[in-house]
Amino acid sequence: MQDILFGFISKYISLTEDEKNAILSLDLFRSVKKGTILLKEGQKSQDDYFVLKGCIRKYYIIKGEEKTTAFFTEMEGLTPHCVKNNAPSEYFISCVEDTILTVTNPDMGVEVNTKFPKFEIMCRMLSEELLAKQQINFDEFKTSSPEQRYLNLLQKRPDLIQRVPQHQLASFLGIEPQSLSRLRARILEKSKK
Amino acid sequence: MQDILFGFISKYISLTEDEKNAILSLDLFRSVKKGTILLKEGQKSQDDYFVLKGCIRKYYIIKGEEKTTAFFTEMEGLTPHCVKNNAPSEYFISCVEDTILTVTNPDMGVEVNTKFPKFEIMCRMLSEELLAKQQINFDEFKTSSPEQRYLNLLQKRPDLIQRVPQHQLASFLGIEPQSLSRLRARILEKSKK
DNA sequence: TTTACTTTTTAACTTAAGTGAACGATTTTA
DNA sequence: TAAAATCGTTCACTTAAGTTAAAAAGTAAA
Repeated sequence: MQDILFGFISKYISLTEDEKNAILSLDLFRSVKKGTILLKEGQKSQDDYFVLKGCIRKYYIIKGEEKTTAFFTEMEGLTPHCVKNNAPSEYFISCVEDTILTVTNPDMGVEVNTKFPKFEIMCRMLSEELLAKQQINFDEFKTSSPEQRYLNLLQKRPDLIQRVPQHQLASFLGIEPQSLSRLRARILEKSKK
Repeated sequence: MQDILFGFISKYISLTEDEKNAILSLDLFRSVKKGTILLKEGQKSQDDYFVLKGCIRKYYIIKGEEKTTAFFTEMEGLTPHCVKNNAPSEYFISCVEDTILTVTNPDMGVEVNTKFPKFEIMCRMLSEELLAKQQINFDEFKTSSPEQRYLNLLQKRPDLIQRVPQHQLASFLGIEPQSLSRLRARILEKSKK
């Protein structure tokens, strides 16, 4: 499981054995059951999550309805916004599947960053990379219809469609569950002809 | 004009006179006429833009139609994705108004960063902050209707609605220009009653 | 000032998404 | 295992957005 983490890190910086051990000594790994809520609305948290295996989702509750806006699967990380400004969270984070993840907080960060400045560099690379990806995603979302967005997801993250309940996928695509169901039927109908 | 830049930077790090002079010596400032295209689709560029005064927009041309996905006004910066991977740009960047901006590229960056490592820190703070904002924006976009998105924009960036042509705003809101016009009429009608 | 061009609005029509309700099917849990 | 809750689909209906076209308003250029 550690290999997954180090494999990921090695895409950005190279680590010595000492550095690897320093990371392991922080005891970051957590195993979490499906359905567990990691963060609740209104809660203040300093924790960052990085998924090694499984899937977590971010959702809001708006007028009593769950609105899922993001999923994080293997090798994806999530920095809740509340970490930055210490404000109460506006959303929930829960596990879609049994999940293994790392949990880090800024205190650990300071410790590691002063020992190993490379981490600072990796963090910058990571957030720049994520920002760029996020922007492209947003642009694609804005410039396409719900049906196109679904077909696009089918191309880019076919696994998500398998492992995530459809009503959660719906709000991720910006529509209601009934519309997703109808839209899927429509696509199936087209492909028959 | 320099004051705007230094005022912005001072929110993240503090600069000595020497450091300020080093920045000024790089000759970053550009004055650009309305309508000027800074970046074209297919073009490879290493330049980052930071708007000091005015407004620039990012747009795609999809099936012959302009699709505007972002605006950048005072104190906002844009790192074209193509900078990161040196791939040709998928989109255009042009000036909505006469604009004063700084243009930087990684070569300059290296020079400044080695002299003043603080910059590295500021860049990280910036991209983390932007990433967080971007995520909230995206979440709001997904969880609201075109009409709500317009009303939301009216609250958060009323200036944009004044200074930007409506047909550009429309795709920014993820809809067609006719729909925006109709939607505005609908809102006006409601407010009368 | 007339002309050409662009932008916004309006209209009629089509298509798709939102809404509320009902139906099995499945899963959860008591 | 029975009852309750959840989930996906379907239907009928409403509302809004896409599309195509044209008119009106505004802007810039000759």
